[in-house]
This record gives sequence, structure tokens and C-alpha cells, in this order.
Amino acid sequence: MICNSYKSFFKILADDCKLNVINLLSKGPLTVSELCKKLGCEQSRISHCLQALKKFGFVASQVRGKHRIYSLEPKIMIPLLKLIDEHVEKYHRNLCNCKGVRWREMK
Amino acid sequence: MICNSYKSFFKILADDCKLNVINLLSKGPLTVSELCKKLGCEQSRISHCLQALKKFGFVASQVRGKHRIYSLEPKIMIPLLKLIDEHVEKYHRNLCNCKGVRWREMK
DNA sequence: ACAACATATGATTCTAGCTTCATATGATAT
DNA sequence: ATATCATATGAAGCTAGAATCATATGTTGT
Repeated sequence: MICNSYKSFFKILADDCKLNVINLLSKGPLTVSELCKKLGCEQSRISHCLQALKKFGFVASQVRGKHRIYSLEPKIMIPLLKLIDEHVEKYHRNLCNCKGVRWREMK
Repeated sequence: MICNSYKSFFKILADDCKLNVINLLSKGPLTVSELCKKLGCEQSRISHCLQALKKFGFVASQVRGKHRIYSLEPKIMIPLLKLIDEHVEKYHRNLCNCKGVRWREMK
């Protein structure tokens, strides 16, 4: 455990919008505008999220024409999501302190 | 990915105090007052952190006399910390956006 | 070169949740 | 039973960082 790298690691991911982006990218690469459309939210918001996720190595991007295609970094994200899924299954009741809010429904 | 369990998962852990607690507990079980002394901070603060960590299954507790001994839940914490260590090693520069702040030095 | 589309970045406002203070609960010993 | 130590809980204020708005940069086609 070094410095506050750990805090940054978790802080970046503790966010509805970034997690929604990750959820979508887990099914395959997408451009910024595709993410906007699918999540029904502003382009700048998505871009801010993507910049953070990229800076900290959770996603990668690649230019294709005037689009920029984003994808998950599988090395970290696949085992991480698997680990959390297992934990969440056990502590769902507690972890899911959502008041009627469901996955993908951001406010 | 279900509901906002994921967000809760990360949000809980994205905190200096809780991470310091986890860091200490990773070396062995401790009581609340021992944690307070080692981290040089208030009892209520530590207790609040411990309650959250416990609720979400990151630590367990056991009564011993008038003390309460806390320990990490190894099933989730050991692989989680290992995974992050590997990632942090790679993205340390970015993740560690600390301005002179070092591990265990909370403000 | 310019227009149109796609994405990134800066700055400000706003809000979730951490810290703190005060108090409650629980356990032991005398 | 009461005093003391150990821990938990409630409520309120404060602060980091997300959302938003405005604008800049980048790319392609004509």
C-alpha cells in the first residue's frame, strides 16, 4: 500500500457515470458519441469520465477517423469485475442501498 | 453489474481513514482503541469507518471482554489488495496524485 | 480554406459523505 | 448498583470532486 494511490484507485471508480461507461465497454469498444447516446447524457460528461478512466489505466483509446474508440483494459478490469461480482452477490442487500434506483438509471 | 452495488463497493473504500484501517488490519487483528492510537485519530472516526467496512463485508469483528477485535475478511481483501498492488505499480505516477502526502499521514 | 462533425478541456456550481462533537450503549470490576 | 473503560451512534457543518456550461481542439470532406 503506497501513498494514496489506493484512494485514487477507488475514488475514480466510485461514480455512477464511470461505472455505466465501464458496464457498456465490458460488452465491447464504443465511441464517445455512442456512449452518450446509450447512456442518454451529455458529451462533456462522458469525455470527463473517459479522461479519468484513461489516465488511471482502466480504459484505452484508439483514433478511427474523427471518432475515438474506447475499450476496457482487460488485464485489470476483467479480474476486478469478477472479484466484485462475487462479493456483491454476498453483500448485495447492504451494498445496494439504492432507493428504487436501478443500474443504468443515472440521475 | 447490478444496481449501484458497484458504486457503494468503491465509495466505501475511497477514503483515507478506511484505507489506513485496512492497511493496519492487513498485518493482523486490532481493537478500536489500538487502531486509534496507531493512526493518531479520534475513536468515533475509527468506529464510523469500521461500521461501514463491516456492513459491506470488508472486515469482521469479535468481542473480547470490553474490547472488540476487528480483522480483515481475507476472502475479498487478499485478492483485492493484490490486484490493486499490481495495477498501482504500473500507474503509480498517475494514481499517486499526492502533493507530498505519504501513506498513513491523514489530514 | 472553410464548414461540419467529434471530442477534449476549463471554470463554476452543487452535493454526497467524511469529520467532528455530543451522547448513548455495553462490559467489567468492586 | 455504580463507576469506569471501550465502543457505537446521531446530527450538523465542511470539503472534494461530479455535473454543467462554454469553449477549444482535432479531423474529414468539399
